Amino acid sequence: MTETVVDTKTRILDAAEKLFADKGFYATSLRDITAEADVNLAAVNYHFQTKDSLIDAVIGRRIAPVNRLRLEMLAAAGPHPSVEQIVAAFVAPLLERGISPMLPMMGRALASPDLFLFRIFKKHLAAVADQFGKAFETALPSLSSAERMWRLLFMAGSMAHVLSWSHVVGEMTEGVCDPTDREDVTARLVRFVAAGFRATEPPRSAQPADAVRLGAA
Amino acid sequence: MTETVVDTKTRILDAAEKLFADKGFYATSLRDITAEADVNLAAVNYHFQTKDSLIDAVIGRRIAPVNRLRLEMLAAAGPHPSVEQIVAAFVAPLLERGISPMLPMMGRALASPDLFLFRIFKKHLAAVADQFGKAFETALPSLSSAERMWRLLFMAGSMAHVLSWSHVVGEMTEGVCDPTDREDVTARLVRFVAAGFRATEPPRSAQPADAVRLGAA
DNA sequence: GTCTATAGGTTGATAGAC
DNA sequence: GTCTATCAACCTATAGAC
Repeated sequence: MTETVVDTKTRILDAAEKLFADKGFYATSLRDITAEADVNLAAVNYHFQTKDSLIDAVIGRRIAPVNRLRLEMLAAAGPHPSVEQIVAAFVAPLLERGISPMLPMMGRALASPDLFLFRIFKKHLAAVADQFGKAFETALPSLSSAERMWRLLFMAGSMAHVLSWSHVVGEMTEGVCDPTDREDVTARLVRFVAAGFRATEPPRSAQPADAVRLGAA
Repeated sequence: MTETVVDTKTRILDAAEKLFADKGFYATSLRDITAEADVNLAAVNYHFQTKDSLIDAVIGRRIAPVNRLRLEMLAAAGPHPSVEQIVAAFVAPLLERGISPMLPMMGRALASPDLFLFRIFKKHLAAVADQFGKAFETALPSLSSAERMWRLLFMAGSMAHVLSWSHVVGEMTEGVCDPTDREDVTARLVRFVAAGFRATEPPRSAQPADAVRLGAA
Protein backbone atom coordinates (compact mmCIF):
# COMPACT_ATOMS: atom_id res chain seq x y z
CA MET A 1 0.00 0.00 0.00
CA THR A 2 1.46 3.29 -1.04
CA GLU A 3 -1.38 5.69 -0.23
CA THR A 4 -4.95 5.06 0.77
CA VAL A 5 -5.94 8.72 0.97
CA VAL A 6 -6.51 10.37 -2.37
CA ASP A 7 -6.97 14.06 -2.85
CA THR A 8 -10.16 15.60 -4.14
CA LYS A 9 -8.85 16.32 -7.61
CA THR A 10 -7.83 12.70 -8.19
CA ARG A 11 -11.10 11.40 -6.74
CA ILE A 12 -12.97 13.52 -9.27
CA LEU A 13 -10.82 12.26 -12.14
CA ASP A 14 -11.30 8.63 -11.08
CA ALA A 15 -15.06 8.97 -10.72
CA ALA A 16 -15.39 10.83 -14.01
CA GLU A 17 -13.32 8.18 -15.79
CA LYS A 18 -15.61 5.43 -14.57
CA LEU A 19 -18.86 7.22 -15.33
CA PHE A 20 -17.75 8.52 -18.72
CA ALA A 21 -17.03 4.91 -19.66
CA ASP A 22 -20.41 3.65 -18.42
CA LYS A 23 -22.75 6.34 -19.69
CA GLY A 24 -20.78 8.50 -22.10
CA PHE A 25 -19.33 11.96 -21.74
CA TYR A 26 -22.45 13.95 -22.40
CA ALA A 27 -24.86 11.69 -20.53
CA THR A 28 -22.81 11.93 -17.35
CA SER A 29 -23.65 14.98 -15.26
CA LEU A 30 -21.32 16.76 -12.90
CA ARG A 31 -23.68 15.75 -10.12
CA ASP A 32 -23.25 12.07 -11.04
CA ILE A 33 -19.52 12.56 -10.74
CA THR A 34 -19.55 14.41 -7.44
CA ALA A 35 -21.88 11.79 -5.96
CA GLU A 36 -19.60 8.94 -7.07
CA ALA A 37 -16.47 10.77 -5.89
CA ASP A 38 -18.16 11.86 -2.67
CA VAL A 39 -17.09 15.47 -3.09
CA ASN A 40 -18.96 18.73 -3.31
CA LEU A 41 -20.35 19.93 -6.61
CA ALA A 42 -18.46 23.20 -6.48
CA ALA A 43 -15.16 21.34 -6.17
CA VAL A 44 -15.38 20.34 -9.81
CA ASN A 45 -15.61 23.91 -10.96
CA TYR A 46 -12.85 24.92 -8.57
CA HIS A 47 -10.40 22.31 -9.89
CA PHE A 48 -11.43 22.08 -13.54
CA GLN A 49 -13.45 25.22 -14.31
CA THR A 50 -15.71 23.65 -16.94
CA LYS A 51 -16.97 20.21 -17.84
CA ASP A 52 -15.14 20.27 -21.17
CA SER A 53 -11.85 20.92 -19.48
CA LEU A 54 -12.58 18.07 -17.05
CA ILE A 55 -13.07 15.73 -20.02
CA ASP A 56 -9.77 16.94 -21.43
CA ALA A 57 -8.03 16.27 -18.12
CA VAL A 58 -9.54 12.79 -17.76
CA ILE A 59 -8.29 11.75 -21.18
CA GLY A 60 -5.02 13.64 -20.98
CA ARG A 61 -3.73 12.09 -17.79
CA ARG A 62 -4.02 8.58 -19.32
CA ILE A 63 -2.97 9.14 -22.90
CA ALA A 64 0.48 10.55 -22.26
CA PRO A 65 2.03 7.47 -20.57
CA VAL A 66 0.49 5.18 -23.19
CA ASN A 67 2.03 7.15 -26.03
CA ARG A 68 5.38 7.22 -24.28
CA LEU A 69 5.32 3.43 -24.00
CA ARG A 70 4.32 3.13 -27.65
CA LEU A 71 7.38 5.03 -28.78
CA GLU A 72 9.57 3.04 -26.38
CA MET A 73 8.32 -0.28 -27.73
CA LEU A 74 8.76 0.89 -31.30
CA ALA A 75 12.32 2.03 -30.59
CA ALA A 76 13.09 -1.22 -28.78
CA ALA A 77 12.16 -3.15 -31.92
CA GLY A 78 15.23 -1.75 -33.65
CA PRO A 79 15.71 0.05 -36.96
CA HIS A 80 13.87 -2.58 -39.03
CA PRO A 81 10.84 -3.69 -37.05
CA SER A 82 8.49 -6.30 -38.50
CA VAL A 83 4.87 -5.39 -39.22
CA GLU A 84 3.87 -7.44 -36.19
CA GLN A 85 6.27 -5.48 -33.99
CA ILE A 86 4.93 -2.14 -35.20
CA VAL A 87 1.32 -3.16 -34.68
CA ALA A 88 2.12 -4.58 -31.25
CA ALA A 89 3.93 -1.38 -30.28
CA PHE A 90 0.81 0.57 -31.10
CA VAL A 91 -1.78 -1.75 -29.64
CA ALA A 92 -0.21 -3.43 -26.62
CA PRO A 93 0.58 -0.32 -24.51
CA LEU A 94 -3.14 0.35 -24.29
CA LEU A 95 -4.84 -3.01 -24.74
CA GLU A 96 -2.46 -5.22 -22.80
CA ARG A 97 -0.42 -2.97 -20.54
CA GLY A 98 -2.76 -0.03 -19.97
CA ILE A 99 -4.19 0.16 -16.46
CA SER A 100 -7.62 -1.48 -16.34
CA PRO A 101 -9.90 1.35 -15.26
CA MET A 102 -8.98 3.51 -18.22
CA LEU A 103 -9.74 0.98 -20.95
CA PRO A 104 -13.51 1.33 -21.33
CA MET A 105 -13.23 5.09 -21.08
CA MET A 106 -10.56 5.18 -23.79
CA GLY A 107 -12.76 3.00 -25.96
CA ARG A 108 -15.61 5.44 -25.51
CA ALA A 109 -13.40 8.37 -26.39
CA LEU A 110 -11.90 6.72 -29.48
CA ALA A 111 -15.30 5.64 -30.70
CA SER A 112 -17.15 8.94 -30.21
CA PRO A 113 -16.86 10.90 -33.44
CA ASP A 114 -17.06 14.32 -31.82
CA LEU A 115 -14.86 17.13 -33.03
CA PHE A 116 -14.01 18.06 -29.47
CA LEU A 117 -12.60 14.63 -28.71
CA PHE A 118 -10.89 14.49 -32.08
CA ARG A 119 -8.97 17.67 -31.24
CA ILE A 120 -7.81 16.19 -27.94
CA PHE A 121 -6.49 13.05 -29.61
CA LYS A 122 -4.92 14.98 -32.45
CA LYS A 123 -3.01 17.08 -29.95
CA HIS A 124 -1.65 14.08 -28.08
CA LEU A 125 -1.18 11.74 -31.02
CA ALA A 126 0.86 13.96 -33.34
CA ALA A 127 4.33 12.60 -32.49
CA VAL A 128 3.11 9.00 -32.31
CA ALA A 129 1.30 9.10 -35.65
CA ASP A 130 4.42 10.49 -37.31
CA GLN A 131 6.73 7.78 -35.97
CA PHE A 132 4.38 4.91 -36.70
CA GLY A 133 3.62 6.21 -40.16
CA LYS A 134 7.32 6.18 -40.96
CA ALA A 135 7.79 2.73 -39.45
CA PHE A 136 5.05 1.27 -41.62
CA GLU A 137 6.48 3.07 -44.62
CA THR A 138 9.86 1.38 -44.28
CA ALA A 139 8.38 -2.01 -43.37
CA LEU A 140 5.92 -1.95 -46.29
CA PRO A 141 7.51 0.27 -48.95
CA SER A 142 5.30 -0.98 -51.76
CA LEU A 143 2.13 0.35 -50.10
CA SER A 144 0.72 3.63 -51.40
CA SER A 145 0.38 6.33 -48.78
CA ALA A 146 -3.41 6.36 -49.15
CA GLU A 147 -3.65 2.64 -48.58
CA ARG A 148 -1.30 2.90 -45.60
CA MET A 149 -3.40 5.60 -44.00
CA TRP A 150 -6.65 3.76 -44.55
CA ARG A 151 -5.14 0.71 -42.88
CA LEU A 152 -4.07 2.81 -39.90
CA LEU A 153 -7.71 3.82 -39.56
CA PHE A 154 -8.86 0.20 -39.84
CA MET A 155 -6.36 -0.78 -37.13
CA ALA A 156 -7.55 1.98 -34.83
CA GLY A 157 -11.13 0.91 -35.41
CA SER A 158 -10.53 -2.71 -34.47
CA MET A 159 -8.71 -1.66 -31.35
CA ALA A 160 -11.34 0.87 -30.36
CA HIS A 161 -14.13 -1.66 -30.88
CA VAL A 162 -12.43 -4.17 -28.61
CA LEU A 163 -12.01 -1.55 -25.90
CA SER A 164 -15.52 -0.18 -26.06
CA TRP A 165 -17.48 -3.39 -26.47
CA SER A 166 -15.50 -5.75 -24.28
CA HIS A 167 -18.06 -5.54 -21.49
CA VAL A 168 -20.59 -7.40 -23.65
CA VAL A 169 -18.25 -9.69 -25.57
CA GLY A 170 -18.89 -12.42 -23.04
CA GLU A 171 -22.66 -12.31 -23.45
CA MET A 172 -22.36 -11.75 -27.20
CA THR A 173 -20.33 -14.90 -27.77
CA GLU A 174 -21.88 -17.00 -25.02
CA GLY A 175 -18.58 -17.26 -23.20
CA VAL A 176 -16.48 -18.37 -26.17
CA CYS A 177 -14.45 -15.14 -26.11
CA ASP A 178 -12.84 -13.94 -22.90
CA PRO A 179 -12.02 -10.22 -23.03
CA THR A 180 -10.42 -10.30 -19.59
CA ASP A 181 -7.44 -12.26 -20.91
CA ARG A 182 -5.76 -9.18 -22.28
CA GLU A 183 -2.60 -10.84 -23.54
CA ASP A 184 -4.71 -13.25 -25.52
CA VAL A 185 -6.85 -10.51 -27.08
CA THR A 186 -3.78 -8.46 -27.91
CA ALA A 187 -2.09 -11.39 -29.62
CA ARG A 188 -5.21 -12.09 -31.69
CA LEU A 189 -5.59 -8.46 -32.70
CA VAL A 190 -1.93 -8.11 -33.67
CA ARG A 191 -2.20 -11.25 -35.82
CA PHE A 192 -5.31 -9.98 -37.57
CA VAL A 193 -4.13 -6.43 -38.18
CA ALA A 194 -0.62 -7.41 -39.27
CA ALA A 195 -2.08 -9.77 -41.86
CA GLY A 196 -4.34 -6.96 -43.08
CA PHE A 197 -1.35 -4.65 -43.47
CA ARG A 198 0.56 -7.28 -45.42
CA ALA A 199 -2.25 -7.72 -47.96
CA THR A 200 -1.08 -6.91 -51.47
CA GLU A 201 -2.46 -3.74 -52.96
CA PRO A 202 -3.76 -4.07 -56.52
CA PRO A 203 -1.65 -2.19 -59.09
CA ARG A 204 -2.48 1.47 -59.49
CA SER A 205 -3.57 0.98 -63.11
CA ALA A 206 -6.24 -1.50 -62.09
CA GLN A 207 -7.96 1.29 -60.21
CA PRO A 208 -9.14 3.95 -62.68
CA ALA A 209 -7.36 7.29 -62.25
CA ASP A 210 -9.24 10.58 -62.56
CA ALA A 211 -8.42 10.80 -66.26
CA VAL A 212 -10.07 7.48 -66.93
CA ARG A 213 -13.09 8.36 -64.89
CA LEU A 214 -13.47 11.72 -66.67
CA GLY A 215 -12.76 10.14 -70.04
CA ALA A 216 -15.61 7.65 -69.66
CA ALA A 217 -19.29 8.41 -70.19
CA MET B 1 -39.00 13.87 -58.58
CA THR B 2 -41.25 11.36 -56.93
CA GLU B 3 -42.50 13.28 -53.90
CA THR B 4 -41.48 16.64 -52.56
CA VAL B 5 -43.91 16.66 -49.65
CA VAL B 6 -42.92 14.46 -46.73
CA ASP B 7 -45.14 13.68 -43.78
CA THR B 8 -44.39 14.78 -40.27
CA LYS B 9 -43.30 11.38 -39.05
CA THR B 10 -40.69 11.02 -41.79
CA ARG B 11 -39.46 14.57 -41.31
CA ILE B 12 -38.84 13.80 -37.65
CA LEU B 13 -36.98 10.60 -38.51
CA ASP B 14 -34.82 12.40 -41.09
CA ALA B 15 -33.98 15.26 -38.76
CA ALA B 16 -33.23 12.91 -35.87
CA GLU B 17 -30.98 10.78 -38.06
CA LYS B 18 -28.93 13.81 -39.04
CA LEU B 19 -28.64 15.26 -35.55
CA PHE B 20 -27.94 11.93 -33.87
CA ALA B 21 -25.02 11.56 -36.28
CA ASP B 22 -23.68 15.05 -35.59
CA LYS B 23 -24.07 15.31 -31.83
CA GLY B 24 -24.84 11.84 -30.54
CA PHE B 25 -28.06 10.32 -29.28
CA TYR B 26 -28.01 11.70 -25.78
CA ALA B 27 -26.66 15.14 -26.64
CA THR B 28 -29.46 15.73 -29.15
CA SER B 29 -32.61 17.09 -27.56
CA LEU B 30 -36.12 16.65 -28.87
CA ARG B 31 -36.19 20.43 -29.34
CA ASP B 32 -33.15 20.24 -31.61
CA ILE B 33 -35.00 17.69 -33.68
CA THR B 34 -38.31 19.53 -33.92
CA ALA B 35 -36.47 22.72 -34.87
CA GLU B 36 -34.54 20.95 -37.63
CA ALA B 37 -37.65 19.14 -38.87
CA ASP B 38 -39.79 22.26 -38.53
CA VAL B 39 -42.51 20.46 -36.62
CA ASN B 40 -44.08 20.98 -33.24
CA LEU B 41 -42.48 19.52 -30.14
CA ALA B 42 -45.58 17.56 -29.19
CA ALA B 43 -45.59 15.80 -32.56
CA VAL B 44 -42.60 13.73 -31.48
CA ASN B 45 -44.39 12.40 -28.46
CA TYR B 46 -47.52 11.79 -30.52
CA HIS B 47 -45.71 9.69 -33.14
CA PHE B 48 -43.01 8.05 -31.04
CA GLN B 49 -44.13 8.34 -27.38
CA THR B 50 -40.63 8.54 -25.88
CA LYS B 51 -37.16 9.55 -27.00
CA ASP B 52 -35.85 6.02 -26.57
CA SER B 53 -38.49 4.63 -28.87
CA LEU B 54 -37.62 7.36 -31.41
CA ILE B 55 -33.99 6.23 -31.35
CA ASP B 56 -35.16 2.67 -31.89
CA ALA B 57 -37.27 3.77 -34.85
CA VAL B 58 -34.47 5.81 -36.42
CA ILE B 59 -32.09 2.85 -36.33
CA GLY B 60 -34.73 0.25 -37.13
CA ARG B 61 -35.96 1.77 -40.37
CA ARG B 62 -32.42 1.66 -41.83
CA ILE B 63 -31.05 -1.58 -40.50
CA ALA B 64 -33.67 -3.93 -41.92
CA PRO B 65 -33.01 -3.27 -45.65
CA VAL B 66 -29.26 -3.42 -45.08
CA ASN B 67 -29.50 -6.82 -43.44
CA ARG B 68 -31.78 -8.08 -46.20
CA LEU B 69 -29.21 -7.06 -48.79
CA ARG B 70 -26.44 -8.69 -46.78
CA LEU B 71 -28.19 -12.05 -46.87
CA GLU B 72 -28.97 -11.62 -50.57
CA MET B 73 -25.34 -10.91 -51.41
CA LEU B 74 -24.20 -13.84 -49.34
CA ALA B 75 -26.68 -16.16 -51.03
CA ALA B 76 -25.71 -14.83 -54.46
CA ALA B 77 -22.11 -15.83 -53.80
CA GLY B 78 -23.13 -19.49 -53.98
CA PRO B 79 -22.62 -22.40 -51.60
CA HIS B 80 -18.84 -21.94 -51.34
CA PRO B 81 -18.18 -18.19 -51.11
CA SER B 82 -14.62 -16.94 -50.81
CA VAL B 83 -13.55 -15.01 -47.71
CA GLU B 84 -13.56 -11.85 -49.80
CA GLN B 85 -17.13 -12.51 -50.92
CA ILE B 86 -18.32 -13.06 -47.36
CA VAL B 87 -16.64 -9.90 -46.08
CA ALA B 88 -17.97 -7.89 -49.00
CA ALA B 89 -21.48 -9.22 -48.41
CA PHE B 90 -21.29 -7.95 -44.86
CA VAL B 91 -19.60 -4.62 -45.50
CA ALA B 92 -20.78 -3.38 -48.88
CA PRO B 93 -24.55 -3.21 -48.23
CA LEU B 94 -23.87 -0.54 -45.64
CA LEU B 95 -20.59 1.10 -46.64
CA GLU B 96 -21.01 1.15 -50.41
CA ARG B 97 -24.70 0.71 -51.13
CA GLY B 98 -26.32 2.15 -48.01
CA ILE B 99 -28.04 5.48 -48.59
CA SER B 100 -25.74 8.35 -47.66
CA PRO B 101 -27.62 10.13 -44.86
CA MET B 102 -27.71 7.04 -42.69
CA LEU B 103 -24.00 6.28 -42.71
CA PRO B 104 -22.69 8.66 -40.02
CA MET B 105 -25.64 7.83 -37.81
CA MET B 106 -25.01 4.11 -38.16
CA GLY B 107 -21.38 4.70 -37.33
CA ARG B 108 -22.39 6.52 -34.18
CA ALA B 109 -24.76 3.73 -33.19
CA LEU B 110 -22.23 0.95 -33.81
CA ALA B 111 -19.55 2.82 -31.92
CA SER B 112 -21.58 3.76 -28.83
CA PRO B 113 -21.13 1.01 -26.28
CA ASP B 114 -24.49 1.50 -24.60
CA LEU B 115 -26.56 -1.47 -23.56
CA PHE B 116 -29.66 0.12 -25.01
CA LEU B 117 -28.12 0.33 -28.49
CA PHE B 118 -26.61 -3.12 -28.12
CA ARG B 119 -30.05 -4.61 -27.53
CA ILE B 120 -31.37 -2.94 -30.68
CA PHE B 121 -28.57 -4.33 -32.81
CA LYS B 122 -28.80 -7.75 -31.23
CA LYS B 123 -32.49 -7.92 -32.09
CA HIS B 124 -31.92 -6.99 -35.74
CA LEU B 125 -28.63 -8.82 -36.26
CA ALA B 126 -29.54 -12.28 -34.99
CA ALA B 127 -30.29 -13.90 -38.35
CA VAL B 128 -27.38 -12.16 -40.09
CA ALA B 129 -24.81 -13.10 -37.47
CA ASP B 130 -25.90 -16.72 -37.67
CA GLN B 131 -25.59 -16.94 -41.48
CA PHE B 132 -22.26 -15.13 -41.65
CA GLY B 133 -20.85 -17.15 -38.80
CA LYS B 134 -21.66 -20.33 -40.71
CA ALA B 135 -20.24 -18.95 -43.95
CA PHE B 136 -16.92 -18.13 -42.31
CA GLU B 137 -16.92 -21.53 -40.65
CA THR B 138 -17.09 -23.37 -43.97
CA ALA B 139 -14.70 -20.99 -45.73
CA LEU B 140 -12.12 -21.17 -42.93
CA PRO B 141 -12.67 -24.54 -41.25
CA SER B 142 -9.30 -24.56 -39.51
CA LEU B 143 -10.13 -21.47 -37.44
CA SER B 144 -11.20 -22.02 -33.84
CA SER B 145 -14.61 -20.60 -32.99
CA ALA B 146 -13.09 -18.15 -30.52
CA GLU B 147 -10.69 -16.79 -33.12
CA ARG B 148 -13.49 -16.56 -35.67
CA MET B 149 -15.67 -14.56 -33.29
CA TRP B 150 -12.87 -12.20 -32.32
CA ARG B 151 -12.23 -11.53 -35.98
CA LEU B 152 -15.89 -10.76 -36.56
CA LEU B 153 -15.55 -8.14 -33.84
CA PHE B 154 -12.38 -6.74 -35.42
CA MET B 155 -14.18 -6.51 -38.75
CA ALA B 156 -17.15 -4.72 -37.24
CA GLY B 157 -14.77 -2.32 -35.54
CA SER B 158 -12.95 -1.36 -38.72
CA MET B 159 -16.23 -0.80 -40.50
CA ALA B 160 -17.72 1.21 -37.66
CA HIS B 161 -14.63 3.39 -37.43
CA VAL B 162 -14.78 4.22 -41.12
CA LEU B 163 -18.44 5.15 -40.83
CA SER B 164 -18.11 7.27 -37.74
CA TRP B 165 -14.86 9.10 -38.51
CA SER B 166 -15.19 9.64 -42.23
CA HIS B 167 -16.11 13.27 -41.75
CA VAL B 168 -12.62 14.04 -40.50
CA VAL B 169 -10.62 11.57 -42.59
CA GLY B 170 -9.97 14.30 -45.14
CA GLU B 171 -8.50 16.68 -42.58
CA MET B 172 -6.73 13.86 -40.75
CA THR B 173 -4.84 12.69 -43.84
CA GLU B 174 -4.47 16.09 -45.50
CA GLY B 175 -6.50 15.00 -48.48
CA VAL B 176 -4.66 11.75 -49.17
CA CYS B 177 -7.71 9.64 -48.29
CA ASP B 178 -11.07 10.38 -49.88
CA PRO B 179 -13.95 8.92 -47.86
CA THR B 180 -16.53 10.08 -50.38
CA ASP B 181 -15.37 7.46 -52.90
CA ARG B 182 -17.34 4.71 -51.28
CA GLU B 183 -16.49 1.94 -53.71
CA ASP B 184 -12.82 2.64 -53.17
CA VAL B 185 -13.11 2.56 -49.38
CA THR B 186 -15.15 -0.61 -49.49
CA ALA B 187 -12.60 -2.34 -51.71
CA ARG B 188 -9.77 -1.34 -49.38
CA LEU B 189 -11.63 -2.51 -46.29
CA VAL B 190 -12.57 -5.85 -47.85
CA ARG B 191 -8.94 -6.42 -48.81
CA PHE B 192 -7.71 -5.62 -45.32
CA VAL B 193 -10.29 -7.63 -43.41
CA ALA B 194 -10.16 -10.66 -45.69
CA ALA B 195 -6.39 -10.83 -45.24
CA GLY B 196 -6.90 -10.61 -41.49
CA PHE B 197 -9.35 -13.51 -41.59
CA ARG B 198 -6.95 -15.62 -43.61
CA ALA B 199 -4.13 -15.18 -41.10
CA THR B 200 -3.01 -18.54 -39.74
CA GLU B 201 -3.89 -19.22 -36.15
CA PRO B 202 -1.04 -20.58 -34.01
CA PRO B 203 -1.61 -24.18 -32.90
CA ARG B 204 -3.58 -24.56 -29.69
CA SER B 205 -0.63 -26.10 -27.87
CA ALA B 206 1.52 -23.02 -28.45
CA GLN B 207 -0.87 -21.04 -26.31
CA PRO B 208 -0.80 -22.35 -22.75
CA ALA B 209 -4.07 -23.93 -21.68
CA ASP B 210 -5.45 -23.43 -18.17
CA ALA B 211 -3.71 -26.57 -16.97
CA VAL B 212 -0.33 -25.23 -18.01
CA ARG B 213 -0.98 -21.86 -16.47
CA LEU B 214 -2.09 -23.45 -13.20
CA GLY B 215 0.77 -25.94 -13.29
CA ALA B 216 3.37 -23.22 -13.44
CA ALA B 217 4.64 -21.22 -10.46
C1' DG C 1 -53.05 15.14 -36.13
C1' DT C 2 -51.41 19.35 -34.74
C1' DC C 3 -51.11 23.02 -31.71
C1' DT C 4 -50.21 26.00 -26.96
C1' DA C 5 -49.05 25.90 -22.45
C1' DT C 6 -46.99 24.11 -18.68
C1' DA C 7 -45.71 20.82 -15.20
C1' DG C 8 -41.88 18.93 -12.86
C1' DG C 9 -37.26 17.97 -12.94
C1' DT C 10 -32.34 18.32 -14.34
C1' DT C 11 -28.42 20.77 -16.02
C1' DG C 12 -23.70 23.67 -15.81
C1' DA C 13 -21.96 27.34 -13.52
C1' DT C 14 -21.31 30.96 -9.89
C1' DA C 15 -21.51 34.00 -5.65
C1' DG C 16 -20.13 34.37 -1.26
C1' DA C 17 -19.55 32.51 3.70
C1' DC C 18 -16.07 29.95 6.19
C1' DG D 1 -10.03 24.52 -0.63
C1' DT D 2 -14.43 23.38 0.66
C1' DC D 3 -19.02 24.38 1.61
C1' DT D 4 -24.38 26.11 0.95
C1' DA D 5 -27.50 28.28 -1.79
C1' DT D 6 -29.07 29.74 -5.94
C1' DC D 7 -29.62 31.21 -10.86
C1' DA D 8 -31.03 30.87 -15.47
C1' DA D 9 -31.41 27.72 -18.94
C1' DC D 10 -32.64 23.56 -20.44
C1' DC D 11 -34.85 19.02 -20.58
C1' DT D 12 -38.79 15.21 -21.42
C1' DA D 13 -43.38 14.45 -21.21
C1' DT D 14 -48.30 15.51 -20.92
C1' DA D 15 -52.87 17.78 -20.64
C1' DG D 16 -56.24 19.78 -23.19
C1' DA D 17 -58.01 23.19 -26.91
C1' DC D 18 -58.80 23.05 -31.82
